[in-house]
Amino acid sequence: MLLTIGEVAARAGVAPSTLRYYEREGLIEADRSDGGQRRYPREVLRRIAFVRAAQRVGLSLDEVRDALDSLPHARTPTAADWSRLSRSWRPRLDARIAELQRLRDGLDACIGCGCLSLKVCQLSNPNDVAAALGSGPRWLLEDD
Amino acid sequence: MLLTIGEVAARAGVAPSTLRYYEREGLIEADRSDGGQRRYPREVLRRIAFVRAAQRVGLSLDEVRDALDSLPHARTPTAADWSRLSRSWRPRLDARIAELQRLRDGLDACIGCGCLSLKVCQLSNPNDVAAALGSGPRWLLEDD
DNA sequence: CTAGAAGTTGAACTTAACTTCAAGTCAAGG
DNA sequence: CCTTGACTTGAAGTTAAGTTCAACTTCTAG
Repeated sequence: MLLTIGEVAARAGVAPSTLRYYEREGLIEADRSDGGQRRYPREVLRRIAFVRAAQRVGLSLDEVRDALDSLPHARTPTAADWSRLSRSWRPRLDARIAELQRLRDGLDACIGCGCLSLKVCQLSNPNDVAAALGSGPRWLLEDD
Repeated sequence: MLLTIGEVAARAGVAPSTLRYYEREGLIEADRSDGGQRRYPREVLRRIAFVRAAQRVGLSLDEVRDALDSLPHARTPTAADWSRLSRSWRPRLDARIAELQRLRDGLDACIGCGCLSLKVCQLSNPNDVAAALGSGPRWLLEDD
């Protein structure tokens, strides 16, 4: 019925020390056995899955804690609850993907023309600042 | 002709302390004035741009140093040199973009059906392990 | 020539996300 | 009952990528 820390660790693919750390950080909770050892309900696996997924999206554990805190405290979270949380990742995910794609496209252009302009190249221009500059395809070299 | 640390910092968009740190780490070098202050040739700007771009791709400074060490020591690096280095990022960039897209797609599916399966959902399945399992569209809930 | 801004150094501090350690306790199979 | 593997705690250590500090020096505009 309840899982030991080792079982949860194995199933979730994290180290036991990580689970203790997550507990200290308020991300998960655990019941205790008579002898004082942690005993986890299965639900904790979903919580941990959420944490790891959120990390891959780029959230810090602080942000994850805030998100988890917004789950209903009284009842077991429903599908809709989890869905609401992960929906909020969407913009970040989109933004991050777009940034990397810009970087990749700039990289393609740079490889094509052999330049690396500090002003124009996507490689040195995170935020499209160069878009306004009427970039020619002279990208990887010649700054100034 | 040569730039002070403050000028380089302003142009490159990093703190002076960062430039000193990069120097300690062997990423950049500086000449010195008669009084011992750092004086940078313009080329350092491209090097720094490369470092920042590489970081956005996800490389550690250790990896960046290795890459920079592979530049010709004797002559000023050419466009082709820089192009070669940044070309090597391409696979990582592709992989990272693909991962985030998988995550986003899984997220869409999860939002659609309201599930979060540990076995099937992209959110908890970084590496497509679930692909073999004939995933129905029941993703965000019900593990086991 | 001089004031004040900018630069120098080494050492220590910071943050996130964990891991490791030591010394001791619990749980379960034989 | 006993052994052995798993678990407990608090404290300290780790890594990356910087930042901050104090005490001091150099540069430059007037």
